[in-house]
Amino acid sequence: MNAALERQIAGLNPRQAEAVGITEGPLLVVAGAGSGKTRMLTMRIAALIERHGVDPTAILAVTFTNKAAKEMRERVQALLPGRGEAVTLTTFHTFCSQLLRKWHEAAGFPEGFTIYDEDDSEKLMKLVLADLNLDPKKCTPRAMQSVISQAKNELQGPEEFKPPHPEAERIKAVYKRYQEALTKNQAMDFDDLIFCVWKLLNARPDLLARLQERYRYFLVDEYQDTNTAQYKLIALLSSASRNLCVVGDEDQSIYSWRGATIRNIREFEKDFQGARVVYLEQNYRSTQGILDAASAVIANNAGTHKKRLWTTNGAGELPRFIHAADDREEADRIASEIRTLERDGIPYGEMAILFRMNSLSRTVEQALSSRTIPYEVTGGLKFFQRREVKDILAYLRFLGNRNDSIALRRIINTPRRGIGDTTVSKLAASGDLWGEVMVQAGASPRGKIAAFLKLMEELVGTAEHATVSALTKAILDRTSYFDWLNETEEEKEAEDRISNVESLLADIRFQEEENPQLSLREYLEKVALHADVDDLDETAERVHLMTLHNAKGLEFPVVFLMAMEEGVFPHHSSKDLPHQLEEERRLAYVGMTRAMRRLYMTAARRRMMFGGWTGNLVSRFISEVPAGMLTGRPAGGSGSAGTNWHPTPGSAASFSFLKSQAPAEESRDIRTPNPATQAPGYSFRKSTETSPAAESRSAAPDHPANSEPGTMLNLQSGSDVFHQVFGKGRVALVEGRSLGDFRLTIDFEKVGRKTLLLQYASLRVIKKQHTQEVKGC
DNA sequence: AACTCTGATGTGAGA
DNA sequence: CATCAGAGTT
Repeated sequence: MNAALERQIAGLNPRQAEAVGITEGPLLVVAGAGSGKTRMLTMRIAALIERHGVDPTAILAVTFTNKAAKEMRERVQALLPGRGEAVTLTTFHTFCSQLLRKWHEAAGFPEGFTIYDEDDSEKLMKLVLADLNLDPKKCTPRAMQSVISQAKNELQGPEEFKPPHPEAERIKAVYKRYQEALTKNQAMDFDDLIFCVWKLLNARPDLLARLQERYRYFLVDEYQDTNTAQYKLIALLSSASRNLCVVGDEDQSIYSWRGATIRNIREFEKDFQGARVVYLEQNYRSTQGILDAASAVIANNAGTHKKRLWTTNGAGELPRFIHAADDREEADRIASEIRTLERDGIPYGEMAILFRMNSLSRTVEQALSSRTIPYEVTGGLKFFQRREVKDILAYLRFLGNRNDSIALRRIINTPRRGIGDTTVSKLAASGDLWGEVMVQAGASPRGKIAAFLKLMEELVGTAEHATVSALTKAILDRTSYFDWLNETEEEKEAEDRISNVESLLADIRFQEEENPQLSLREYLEKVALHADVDDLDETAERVHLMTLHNAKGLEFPVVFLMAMEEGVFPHHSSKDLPHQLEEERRLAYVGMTRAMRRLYMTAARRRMMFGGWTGNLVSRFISEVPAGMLTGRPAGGSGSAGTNWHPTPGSAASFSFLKSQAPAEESRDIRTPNPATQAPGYSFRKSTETSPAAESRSAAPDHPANSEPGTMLNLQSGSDVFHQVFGKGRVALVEGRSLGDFRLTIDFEKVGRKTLLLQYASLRVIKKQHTQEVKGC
């Protein structure tokens, strides 16, 4: 009997306790926004082990992002030190990828298969379409990808697939060729990961049986966002034990465009006979005013598992609407409001600006920058998508899989070595690009191709014994990649790119610090399955900017939902299709329910978009909030809320409420992850972000908001610092002369003494020696 | 044969 | 406003 656990379970509300108590058989937990489902899930796992004697290794819990998995793992470990680790807590894609590595032979793949991201698959698709002589105007690679992705999500191969399309035969042919091309490259796309596991387990009952013997208890988080393949897979795995618990909320289903089908949660009781259903309707996150407004919006959707969210957090303030004349003014209003709130004691890190699409962040970023308000963008142009990063990753990928012709095509003339498109096309004509490279190199041993081959052979040799970071360093050295950037790019651009590559190297070193055995394969898998939110740092004292999709599962005391305009949100391509409009509405619901204490919704009358002005009407989602549930909106509808708007008198005073009201325990759990175990590696974002390398390299005058001046330089022994992996520590020794080789010896509270390279260690200064300035407190 | 410039083009969310 | 393909230049 674990007293701490029992105490925590006793603190659950009756419905949560019920969900924790039903351990056998199929169970659907309808978990409204902010209803403490993560808490319930972790307790459930702990209770299975502690109360019911379930072997931790028999539990498989699946979430959608690595971040969510990691948070849950930490919580389970905290409840059951020493045993929680044995629970399999992962994402669908990681689980499948690892299974395929383990059983690659049975699956018909080499162990080092590559996972293609959408860019890679698109390149491959282009080659396939060109090969089939198809008019790229008629069937764009993107369209083809989307159709094929749908097929895979429905577990249909090229043979079974019946595209609802006049050109069905042609599409099937493309699908077939695309699949052959993937196989030839020993590569899989995201959808294949799930599909291949499904095929493997159906073809090999013995392997399925092994999994079913091992795993007896299944949990799926965010069930409303599973696609058919994921649903069938989990149903198959759990069919022996029938202990399947899924948690979700159909009102928060926002990934249908990725193949997710709301049907899975709606039909759970039909799919799994005898299923029990528990509703979690008590909300621990928001005030009633926010919940009422959000509920009013979502009430316009049809739905099956209807909920009524309630809270004991009190009525709180009404959500506010701000109608600005244009996007600049909207951004200025948001920024100045943020500044006011901060002066009133709300830390920047407790505020978030959410938007429908990434391109909307620009004006807000400018407004924040001009007021030197620190912010952080999650998502957008992704780090691993940047050209220079992809270049280096392509080298690594090719070294890990010599059949990856997409990677080879990328590096064969990068940096420029005189092997252009024409040559590559000739070489590729045989269907074996790399093989032909070797043939041609033999034919003219003094030629450019031979030189390339020699380089690659050298690197292959290095790859055999070197660590991933050493290999990467070798790639950079042997190709003179930085020199090439300096020669061919503008100075500023080259600097940016170099610092991004350095950040990549820093990331690799981080991973190696965590796992000294890190293999190239593992690293590439991590990169491929990495999500933007995985590296969101909630503890950072910066305003968070992200899309609504990225905000799912998060919460912030203050939320700004911007660009609430017809055509933007709901997005113009969704307006006319009822089911798509419903998804947009769910997205609005997700956004509104992220707010704990204060919610702003903003719109602009005109907005600069795609290089031109558009005049937009206020979003219907604003109109769907009844009068009296929203302030700042003119009663008549077309009034001038914009020009008449002033901060509500007394708004400052109302913040004592924000500050004094202790957050519910649930909320605090979510929002205060243990810093020592916070996201280690992927600490990069857009170039506006500061990586240690970028920070020391350029003064970043354009982005005063993001620079933390002097934090990295002038470090002295005695300073208190914070490391993303090792937590808090004190600098014991500083060595080195130039930026490149500063070494810090740091005594960490948790893990003891470590020596780190300043250039690569993402450190934050908490307290400098000889100053009283305190950061981050 | 590779590099460079220009004009046309297409713009949603993301593991 | 980016990127990209294709024409024109080295």
